[in-house]
Amino acid sequence: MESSGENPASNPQEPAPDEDLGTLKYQLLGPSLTKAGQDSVDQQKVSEIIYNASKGSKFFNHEQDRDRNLTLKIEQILKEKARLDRLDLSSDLRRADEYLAELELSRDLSQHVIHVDCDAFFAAVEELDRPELKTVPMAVGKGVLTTCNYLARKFGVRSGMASFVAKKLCPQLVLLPQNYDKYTAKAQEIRAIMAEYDPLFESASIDEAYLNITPYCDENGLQPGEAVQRMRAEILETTKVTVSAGIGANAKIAKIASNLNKPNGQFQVPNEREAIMEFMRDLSVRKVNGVGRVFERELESIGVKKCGDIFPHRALLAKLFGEKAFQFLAQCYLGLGRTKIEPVETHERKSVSTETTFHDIGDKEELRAKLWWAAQELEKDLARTQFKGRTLALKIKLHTFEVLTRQTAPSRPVSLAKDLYSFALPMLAKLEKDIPNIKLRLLGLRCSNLVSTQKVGLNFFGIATQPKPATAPASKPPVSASSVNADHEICVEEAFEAAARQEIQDEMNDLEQLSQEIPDGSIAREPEGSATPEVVETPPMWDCPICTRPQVADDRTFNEHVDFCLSRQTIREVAQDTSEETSLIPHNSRKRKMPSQAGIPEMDPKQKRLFFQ
DNA sequence: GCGGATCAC
DNA sequence: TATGGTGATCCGC
Repeated sequence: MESSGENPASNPQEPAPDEDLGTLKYQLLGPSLTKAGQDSVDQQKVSEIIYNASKGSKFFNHEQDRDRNLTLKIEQILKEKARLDRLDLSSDLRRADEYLAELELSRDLSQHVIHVDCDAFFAAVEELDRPELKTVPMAVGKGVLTTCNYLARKFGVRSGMASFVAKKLCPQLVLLPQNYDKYTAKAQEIRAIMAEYDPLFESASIDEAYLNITPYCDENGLQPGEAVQRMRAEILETTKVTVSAGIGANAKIAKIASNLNKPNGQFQVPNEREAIMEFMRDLSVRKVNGVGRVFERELESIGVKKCGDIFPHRALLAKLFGEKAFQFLAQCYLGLGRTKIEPVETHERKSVSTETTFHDIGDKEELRAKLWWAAQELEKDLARTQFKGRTLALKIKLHTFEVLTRQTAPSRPVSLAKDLYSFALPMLAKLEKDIPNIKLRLLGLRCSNLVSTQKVGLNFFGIATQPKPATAPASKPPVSASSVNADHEICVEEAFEAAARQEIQDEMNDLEQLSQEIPDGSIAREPEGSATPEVVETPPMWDCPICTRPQVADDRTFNEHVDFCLSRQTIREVAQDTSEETSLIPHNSRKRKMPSQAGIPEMDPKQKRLFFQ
């Protein structure tokens, strides 16, 4: 099927004849191509099936656009490289070498860091409940797969793949809905064991963790490899799930290594400079956490495929990709990474967000309902995490898959649905005005610039005071964890007073805010007699985003009313479109992840972030 | 500071 | 027929 009828001149959606389908098809293969379990798969055939399943869809066209843009960007990079190649780069070369030398001085080979990764975690947990699933290709997830077992991977099925595509690759694929609570419970069992090996271990996600096992090895007279063997055996014994592990001098090496003997295996890179350099030399840059498909292609275009290729290009990298990218790549070349492993609770959260995908919506009222829904979701999440946001962002995805964001700084930190809604609505209204015939497939809200609403942790003196989450059964308060700061008890009374003052101020701002926002609200409202100004009376009224009629501005009354309208609306929608049922009905009780997850990536997203302070 | 983009899971 | 949600960071303006 390679070329049969692929380029009929009449079809405007076909790429230009000279366009390279290779990069596009590679793009369509998805991000987890480098993951384990794909070795024996005929990628050629798989990408052909995916391509044909996707061809012509809006998603496909968007991917095609992105692919074209990347190709253009790479042309620019190459042009710039050609220009630089003609220049004298000796000073850049010197700077690069100085930086490498500086990094080399920071090399720390004294720690044994491991990265533990559960094998096909969600699928494995499901197989525990239903052993018969072990013998069939199976995946977890609805519209998009979150995990699949290794039998499914033999067909080219991967996480992140649309389930209808997966079904094309593997018609007998068994699809299970996600049961996050179950996975969370299992993850806790595993963490309990990991805590024996490093009480200060760091959860990187629900199924991954970093541990520093140096003290454990010292205390028990074990080599790192032996300790990890023991831990993996213990995990399998008591929880019945297999994990893979990587062992190295830092988090970056451990992370890479944990993928090398998957599933149910481990791999160690010795804590020796030469061994590390050799390990990195032949390692594809794509295997490094932070190098995705885009950066991989950019690097490849200038001849950097393996980490060893970084060195000969060191003089150019900063100019071509930026200083941060250069620093990141320098550390890849040297095999350097973070050795500090700490509980995820100590990390400071930067944002709280929610978003939902739905069938294409162009109707303004329906969009307001979605916005209201998002506002309510975000209010819940902000309450759970105990934050308010100084910045509020609206995110939309057009029916073409193009993503736009708009943000605003409310006059005071916001956390209530009504505030989130009323500050977000003008942004949505403006987008509707600017984009004729707008149709959305996703809408979301995000709060950043967070302010803690915790009574004790009012962030005096800029101290990040994240109290330990309720999850830690914490048999004992920080005994071994003596490093935890005990100095945030201070000024409790002042904190309360300040909070009280703030609350009064908030109330006043509220009223003021409301009087300003009502005119915007009237965008949502039908003309309704065109009498606008009278709404700003002492007992404030809010427009219901659904029925657009003003309601008494009491939280409970208002919410109940809107919920009622929403449920009526939901029923109408479901009647029209059953396929969207789950995303429209407010039953999202199992939506969230576990408290301690917080998703702190182990290292620089792409070329970013310094990890050596 | 804002908006777009990339990345991880 | 049809392609997710949450959080983070960096770049160019």
